[in-house]
Amino acid sequence: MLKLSRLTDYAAVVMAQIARHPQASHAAADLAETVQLPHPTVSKTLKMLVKAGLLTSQRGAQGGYRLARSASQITAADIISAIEGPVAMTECSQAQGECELAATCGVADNWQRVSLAIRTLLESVTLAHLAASTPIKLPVQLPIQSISLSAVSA
Amino acid sequence: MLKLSRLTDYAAVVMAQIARHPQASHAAADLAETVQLPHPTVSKTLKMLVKAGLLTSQRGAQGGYRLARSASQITAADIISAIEGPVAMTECSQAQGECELAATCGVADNWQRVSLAIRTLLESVTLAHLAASTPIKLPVQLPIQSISLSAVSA
DNA sequence: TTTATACAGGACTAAAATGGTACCCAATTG
DNA sequence: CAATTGGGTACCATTTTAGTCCTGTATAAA
Repeated sequence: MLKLSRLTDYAAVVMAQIARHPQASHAAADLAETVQLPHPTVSKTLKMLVKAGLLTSQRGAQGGYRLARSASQITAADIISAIEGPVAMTECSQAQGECELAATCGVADNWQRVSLAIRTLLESVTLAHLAASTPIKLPVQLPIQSISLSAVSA
Repeated sequence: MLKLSRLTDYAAVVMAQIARHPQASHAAADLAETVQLPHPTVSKTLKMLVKAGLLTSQRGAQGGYRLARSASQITAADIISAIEGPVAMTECSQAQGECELAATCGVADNWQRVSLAIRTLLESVTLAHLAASTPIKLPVQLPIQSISLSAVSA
């Protein structure tokens, strides 16, 4: 399926919710209530997002979470990385030289290019896009062009 | 990580190997030997690829596997779907109306667009590309354009 | 200063997906 | 018929994922 983990999905929903009310401080309990998900799980997700630097937290009464930067400066790739680690399709796309099958594999290079293309795409989608109810209009030439041969193998 | 499962990875490697010698019939044992992976696992993978219609098989002595169609007509998306099922980032990207959280979610539509963009990208990469040792040159305007608003929400 | 609020961190458990194996059957060739 | 090679199924071990809980700590307000 090549799908996101459920937690990542939650993270996106929660981030979008916060992004829609950027000036307020959002308590984990409130968010959990709003998005109809179990509180401890939402809480866990929020902590991961803080650790990744996408949210800031404030303890104590009237505390809660806020975006660390504007929604248009947070990308889908950021959110995914925060929960799942770096976006990469294969083991060897993240750290090269680790795969002892490289010799017989023969597809590693091209998978890496595909991986990069996907990453670029995900970096072009911002939280502002996701949170908006209007359809995304993705930038047209940029992402694909940047992954073609010249950019990668240079 | 948004990564492919290990079996999918194997599938790509094996498919590439077959694609490099399209006229020959490839026994599972030979392929396993060539790509240095356990025989039963490779065998399992091959069966899935047959079931998905990407390979044809011939039983008996001198039997083995061959591509069901030319390498340039088999896409990365085909291979991934064969092993992992349809390419979709979220639960609701594959079958709509299934998610009871849709009301509070608010990001479903846009995730689906992203999902579609990735699928389109993966469909533009063929087995011929993967098997070639030369870098892929992905088509430039096509995929991204096709996912922008008009194509999806129409 | 006390108290209630709310995040931080980590340990733990249950469930599911994944990967790998084994076994027996079916088809083909010679 | 015998040898080869794929087909199908069931099973097990491991890992990953998801979810829960508990204890600690910072902050704000009364």
